[in-house]
Amino acid sequence: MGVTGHMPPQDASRGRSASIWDVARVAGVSQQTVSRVINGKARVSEATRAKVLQVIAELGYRPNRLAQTLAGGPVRSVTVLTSDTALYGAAATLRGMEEAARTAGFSVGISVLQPDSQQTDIALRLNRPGEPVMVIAYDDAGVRALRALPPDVPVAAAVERRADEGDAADGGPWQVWLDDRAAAAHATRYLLGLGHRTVHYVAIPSSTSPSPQRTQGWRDALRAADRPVPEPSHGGWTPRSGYLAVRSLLADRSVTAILCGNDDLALGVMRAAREAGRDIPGDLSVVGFDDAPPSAYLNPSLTTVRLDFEGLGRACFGLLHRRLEPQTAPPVPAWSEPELIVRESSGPAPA
Amino acid sequence: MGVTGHMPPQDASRGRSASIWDVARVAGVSQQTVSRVINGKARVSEATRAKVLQVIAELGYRPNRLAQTLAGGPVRSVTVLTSDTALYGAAATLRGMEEAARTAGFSVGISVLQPDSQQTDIALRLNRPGEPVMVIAYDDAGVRALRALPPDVPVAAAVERRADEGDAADGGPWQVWLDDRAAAAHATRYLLGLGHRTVHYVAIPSSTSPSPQRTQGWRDALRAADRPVPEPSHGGWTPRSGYLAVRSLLADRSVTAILCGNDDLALGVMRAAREAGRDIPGDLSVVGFDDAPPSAYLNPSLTTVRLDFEGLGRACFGLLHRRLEPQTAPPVPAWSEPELIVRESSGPAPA
DNA sequence: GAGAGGCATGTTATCGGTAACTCTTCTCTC
DNA sequence: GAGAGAAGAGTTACCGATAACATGCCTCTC
Repeated sequence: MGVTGHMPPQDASRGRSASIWDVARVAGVSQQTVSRVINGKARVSEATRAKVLQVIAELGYRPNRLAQTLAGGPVRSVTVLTSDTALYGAAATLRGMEEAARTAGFSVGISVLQPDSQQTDIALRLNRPGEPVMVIAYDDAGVRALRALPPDVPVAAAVERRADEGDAADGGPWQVWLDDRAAAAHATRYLLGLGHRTVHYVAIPSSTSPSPQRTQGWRDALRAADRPVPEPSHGGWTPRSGYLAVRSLLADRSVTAILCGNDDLALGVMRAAREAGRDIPGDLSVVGFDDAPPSAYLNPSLTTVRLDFEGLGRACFGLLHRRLEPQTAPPVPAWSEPELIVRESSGPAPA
Repeated sequence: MGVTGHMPPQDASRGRSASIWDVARVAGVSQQTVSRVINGKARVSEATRAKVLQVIAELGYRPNRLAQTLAGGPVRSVTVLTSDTALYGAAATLRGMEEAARTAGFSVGISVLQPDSQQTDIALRLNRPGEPVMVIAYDDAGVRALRALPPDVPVAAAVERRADEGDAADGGPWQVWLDDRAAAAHATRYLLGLGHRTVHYVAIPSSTSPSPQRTQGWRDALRAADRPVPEPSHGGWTPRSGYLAVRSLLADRSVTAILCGNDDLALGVMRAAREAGRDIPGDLSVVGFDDAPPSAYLNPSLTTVRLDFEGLGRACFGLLHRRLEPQTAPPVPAWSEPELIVRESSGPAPA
């Protein structure tokens, strides 16, 4: 009972792994029928389907995703563009994206942006023109990459701040973000409520200069309470940069509360405070941002704003999924609002 | 001056992005000639090459990597299998791999293993049968994934411990690792040299039970110095697990030195010590493993063993590259040996 | 001056699939 | 009993590239 139709071009049974043709030959059906079974399409008799599935199992056949995609099958891959995976926020967002994507059956590629990367090489990172992309755009490199993407690629992004309405170049509505501004304002109000005359701020580098969200929220709260607004210190992303940014500031004993752009900066600030002989929280309150895993165990443990980066990552993929398959994709999952976690590093202003 | 040969099957100039056929038509050459130019092959006149390159630039043409790979072009992608990207060691290794791979022109996919993932689904994560893979196998999930890989996939792995010679199932010689055992022994000797009677150990979960490398090194050093070997405490990967693992242990004042399987555990241990009223390093010396970025800024800053995970990741890719392209791949880059970084958390044994 | 050999290109086959169209059978309806 | 429809499966075209082989034209050698 041989197959009489079109035969596979290839000799078969050579070294390479089983293809759809091998399955078809062994099962005694056409290659197209195997394709139907793989994709769960209708119009295949139960008996044939069972036979094909059995042969697939016997041969250990796995469809070649590259070929599937090339041939116009449903899009099943996505590339994530991110800058520095050493940062907690970016790493946690990436985890959320990867998990959501894998759960939905997407394979995920990752490409790390260099701070100085030119926009022209972005398209080269994609496996094919039009491959869907997610961008983690918390910093300048990410934002530039987002802008540099060719218009034909479907993209969703996790951003610091929503793009201005109508600014389609930034991805339009396909963005998710956390309300950093409100969170920073909340943390600032919390410190003022403890009796601090004002709150100093050590800023992370921003993707949206000159008005980063966290800085704005901090300033909002100070102004609303009619307090003096000190010049923000400019840190980087690391403990070291926080340490350097506040060393001179700490000589001034009137500085009693410092809000930091992230937990790493807070770590450096606390070290600088220790070296300056300041007691935390007796002399000085320090509040971070992100709630990175170590923060609860620091000495003193760090009061910080918890941000749901993983949830944001999952939502970002959810958004992309709906963009790609509006009919079938599940609703975009919700993510948590920022939340102030009060620990040991903050307390009442010194008398 | 039209092309007379084989015409592209497609109508062209439709929505989709430019293909090699479009370039060929506009440049007035065959599609194969364009392919030659793209791949920098010989036998193309300078004039033709220039013309083709110009058209490529005009059309914004980018080769489709999927199609290139399918058609048997050089392998230019690799998938990384890792378990938990929240862990510093895994994340840093991944960074090194990604950087090296991208530099060599490979696109990298990432797939995160779940602790309970069955081996059967591993092959499904690959984009195609035979796609090269790197595995970060510091824990059990990673090691299982490594074992579960079909024999035909080219793999290189970063492991805790070299597979036994001859155990081809573990990837044979295509592995890189750090000498954790010697490093743990070194750290232990350092503590003994400070006058501590013995050293306690809080272990990370191991991929190679019952004899994890770090535990062995610690035990080696104690035995060589003829000291008592306490039962190691079993922690997880997180600060919390370190905290829980040593709470009871700390009631015993004769415990004056604790070596931890990683820096996160050390963080939890230091917190537990603080709550138990133990002074670090006065009453108790704590030494970590990994030298994660925050460790230098902790209070007290952490004495730890610096491990070159990024270098290891780069080397792992280098190894894979040589496996794939023995003729042309550059030599595998060297990575740094573990190094003890002495900071504030360790000191002389109490009198 | 003619065959040999190289160079620059064009043609055809193939990679491993999917989509659209076609071809048989049956079953159902009037 | 015949035509319509639908189910089940086969054929052919195509996705976007690379590899192997074929072809035309020139230059070189004897």
